[in-house]
Amino acid sequence: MKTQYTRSQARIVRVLKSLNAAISAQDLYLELKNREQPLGLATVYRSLEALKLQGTVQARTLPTGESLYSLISQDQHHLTCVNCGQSIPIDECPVHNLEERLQQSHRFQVYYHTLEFFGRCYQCQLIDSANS
Amino acid sequence: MKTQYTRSQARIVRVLKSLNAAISAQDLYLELKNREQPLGLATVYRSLEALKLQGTVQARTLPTGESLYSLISQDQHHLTCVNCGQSIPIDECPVHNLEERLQQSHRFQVYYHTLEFFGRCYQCQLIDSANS
DNA sequence: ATGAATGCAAACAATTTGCAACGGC
DNA sequence: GCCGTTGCAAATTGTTTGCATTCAT
Repeated sequence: MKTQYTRSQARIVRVLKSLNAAISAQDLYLELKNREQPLGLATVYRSLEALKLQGTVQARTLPTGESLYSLISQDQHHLTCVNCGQSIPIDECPVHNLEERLQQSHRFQVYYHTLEFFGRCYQCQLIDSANS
Repeated sequence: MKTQYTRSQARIVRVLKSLNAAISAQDLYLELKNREQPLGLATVYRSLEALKLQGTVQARTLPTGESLYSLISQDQHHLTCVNCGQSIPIDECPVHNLEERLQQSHRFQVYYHTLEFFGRCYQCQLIDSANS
């Protein structure tokens, strides 16, 4: 875990810290434009990529193909509806023991994990049954 | 869980069944071209989308932005290296209890879940330390 | 002064959409 | 004959890359 960031990387980390939530690269680009000085979109992507390799930032890719970035440890898991796309955060997480074991059995240095449930939310179930 | 498929959907399900592994839409398109008659790429996407809504197929989106599709229940979880992209399948999965509970507490009809660990594989760790 | 970091615009790749043709009921 | 399904090509979107410029040391 490196702690030597470029100027851009440092700014991005600062923004992510203050947001305390996952954000897309595009929105991060806009956020930076609002805050202080703009940062080129390409630089945003390059910085996020670097931060990811350093184990500072994690990405979760949405079904739409766009990725949401956040500081590792700020992430939550989600319950996502395949129909309307609504995403409900959940708190529990039963995988930490497994993570420990994997680190050892595969000599893999785990930075973070993602856990996501997909299905139909209550509203969409109601709509479905109404339509049939 | 509908069981009435269009011709294309049925063919796709058949191929996924025989593959018994996750595959990208593009590769599925090629696979169909080889097997019997080709199927338009757009149709492949449209069918996969429909199958996803029906709860027959699940998708896991790679960090590269492309999605891998598989029949629900055929999926495995993975340990993925953020550096080289190598993906190691793992067998254990400690989330089924949680899944049960979520179904009830959120009235959410869960079709499937994804669980993925990200970090550095052993080889990449070695290369890193060699270069420093 | 030199190599890394940045911005801009062009390039890419996966996916989606519009629309005309087709096929089953 | 009608409506949903399909194929093709064009459009869209998120992301990446090439290259000339700027910055930090």
